[in-house]
Amino acid sequence: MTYTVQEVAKKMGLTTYTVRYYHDHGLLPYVKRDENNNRVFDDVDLEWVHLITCLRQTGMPLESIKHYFDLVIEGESTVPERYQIMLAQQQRTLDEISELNHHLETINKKVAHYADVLINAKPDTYEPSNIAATSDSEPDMVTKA
Amino acid sequence: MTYTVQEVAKKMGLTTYTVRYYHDHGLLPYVKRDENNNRVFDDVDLEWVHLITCLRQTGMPLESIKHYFDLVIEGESTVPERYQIMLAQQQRTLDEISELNHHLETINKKVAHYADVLINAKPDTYEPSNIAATSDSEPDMVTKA
DNA sequence: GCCTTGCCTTAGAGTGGGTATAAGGGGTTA
DNA sequence: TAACCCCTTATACCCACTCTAAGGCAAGGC
Repeated sequence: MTYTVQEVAKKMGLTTYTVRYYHDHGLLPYVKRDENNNRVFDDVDLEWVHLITCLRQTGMPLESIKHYFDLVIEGESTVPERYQIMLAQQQRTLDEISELNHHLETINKKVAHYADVLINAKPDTYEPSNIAATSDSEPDMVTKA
Repeated sequence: MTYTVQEVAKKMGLTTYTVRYYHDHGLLPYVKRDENNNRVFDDVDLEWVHLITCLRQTGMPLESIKHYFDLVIEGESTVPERYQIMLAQQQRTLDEISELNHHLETINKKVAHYADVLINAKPDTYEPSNIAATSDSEPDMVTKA
């Protein structure tokens, strides 16, 4: 099974620009060309694209992904370095998730606060007393002198 | 309590470049200047920086953050729109976390695979039989003709 | 036979969000 | 009076896309 740039992009949730960008930057070393010089991808190429997506979205720069791919191509002897790279990536991802969970709490509070303001506001449509009642410690309630 | 650019940067885990960048782009509308034209931040400004960081790291573009801040400044009447913005941001963050967890699984498998290769390789230091034994379906084991 | 459509190509410019450098000013310490 | 450190503005650079321009090739319709 082979695919065009466009099919790969659609399948992997990327733009055609991005797929070509990866190829042009040496991250898809096995992609072939047809008689019209069009890129021809197969299922293995798709797996590489998937791995790029995974590593990119967990914060690895393209240059590091390229380095890792070079190690994979180099063969078995590079497994120790590849192991260290993946361990680091695992930790980075765990950190990122925990940070996002922390930020999510902040956002949850905002949502709850606004929901509260909206419910309390409904009967009286922004009475001064209600405005005063909502002036808690939320940053957006502090409208500075 | 007031702070210099540098103190704010350190306190919030940003660079001075970034703090000035935010200020220059109108995201810190209340920051003052001293007699030498130096930026002077107070605790409320710090809360704004914190909120920028939270929204940025959960994927909101600076322009949208600015829009949200404009709504906050505009006052109580904008609460419905602010509520919608925060709801969207909440959902985006939940999606992002779930995606990261998915990617984490892929990375976990890599780590487990490499750990396995390393443990099996140790007694015999890359014997051909062990190399063959590890040729499972991992993408990086498919080294194409 | 040619024209539209629709995909592909390359080269190069633009964007977002920083990150850094250059060139210079102000104020404290020694 | 010089060293040091922080500040300023303006400008350039970086990554990872993202898009535009200009054009090639092939299939289908008139």
